[in-house]
Amino acid sequence: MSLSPANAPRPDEDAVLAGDPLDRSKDAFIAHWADMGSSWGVPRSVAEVHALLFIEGRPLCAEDIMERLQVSRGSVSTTLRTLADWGIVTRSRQRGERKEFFEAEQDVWNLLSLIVRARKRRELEPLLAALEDTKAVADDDASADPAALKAHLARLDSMHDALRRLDRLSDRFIGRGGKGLDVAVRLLSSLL
Amino acid sequence: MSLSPANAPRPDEDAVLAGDPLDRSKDAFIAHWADMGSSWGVPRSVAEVHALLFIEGRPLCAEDIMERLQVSRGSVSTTLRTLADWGIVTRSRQRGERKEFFEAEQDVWNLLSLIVRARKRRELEPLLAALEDTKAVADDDASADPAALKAHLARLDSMHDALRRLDRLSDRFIGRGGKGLDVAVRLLSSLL
DNA sequence: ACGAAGTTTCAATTTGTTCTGAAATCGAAG
DNA sequence: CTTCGATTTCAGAACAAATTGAAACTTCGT
Repeated sequence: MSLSPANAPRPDEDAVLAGDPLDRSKDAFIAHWADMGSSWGVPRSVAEVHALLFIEGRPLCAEDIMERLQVSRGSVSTTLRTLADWGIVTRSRQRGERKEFFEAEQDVWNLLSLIVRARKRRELEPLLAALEDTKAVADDDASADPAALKAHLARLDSMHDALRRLDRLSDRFIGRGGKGLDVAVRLLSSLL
Repeated sequence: MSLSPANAPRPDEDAVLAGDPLDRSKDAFIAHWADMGSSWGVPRSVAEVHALLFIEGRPLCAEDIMERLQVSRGSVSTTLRTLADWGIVTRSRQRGERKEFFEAEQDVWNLLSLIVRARKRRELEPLLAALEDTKAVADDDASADPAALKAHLARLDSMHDALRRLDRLSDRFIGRGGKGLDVAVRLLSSLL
């Protein structure tokens, strides 16, 4: 869906040669990473651009990405902004070039930490705030059956407590220059 | 989703349930849980049904759900099957009733474990298998520049290793009757 | 200050997903 | 084995999300 299988090979050195096994392996990686992304609510094209930058391991400009993934200028621009907001892709100006270049975080644990951080901010924190409001609404209810009210609040609390604990935990992960997740996983692997 | 034309968000909700503060609190919970679900790739109505069953804390039948959430029979059926597949909702027959009833897992840590288990199976494992294939494709490449090939394989490996470690870790979490996640979080909280 | 190169924005469109509703199927009770 | 209530299926309708493309904007060099 993303790449044409067997185009006329272009002699241009930046062109994609579908026949090159190394590029085919890169394409496969991009496709799988995009599949994963899309089942986790990350727009496919965002995941594709990230995968490309990660697997290339070198700065690319907007045009490189457009050609390689066959997507529009607008899409690339939007997508790169998203990735930059999440902190997993960084902009860099190249000396003597007017274009901007983009590069993906190469350390996988750091990458995962940045993803956790972004999602925590965007989703977990608002949910925690909303749950507090929800508890307040029920708390103000004088009219309900006391037993039902108590049970309801207990359910809200158990959910709220668990999520808050995950939230605090993720603060620690992401507080150690990206190495927290790595440390935590190693620790648990030996302890559990 | 809604039967009404185009404007106010979920007007039927208010019409049917406006009076009771406890129900309003439940509705708020359902809405927030659904928001979270939809940003994690869970269909909104699946998250809504789950939230309803969780927050009610008692078995409901298909018709109860249809009326409460104002969705169709077909949607409820599909949704309940999905939730049952993930293991976070269980079917139960009620004595003297021909209908099936459905009940949500009430222990939050167990719930989270079940979710992790389902997503691991559905997404992480296939990705790991795909990454192995991807490495094999590149490995077979005799024609490429050896340095580029080596760098490429190193990137694939770092990703593969990290994800495999997360995979193995999640095996431990979910192996302890749902308490593994709880234990792990408590452990890390004290150690980190 | 101007023009060229590069980037962003956004309305329209395309693409993909979810929901509905009625028909087919299932299965327990008589 | 027939009936009747409950459940599942599925084609099409309704909806939501992502992408495009072109205009507007920004930035740099001269």
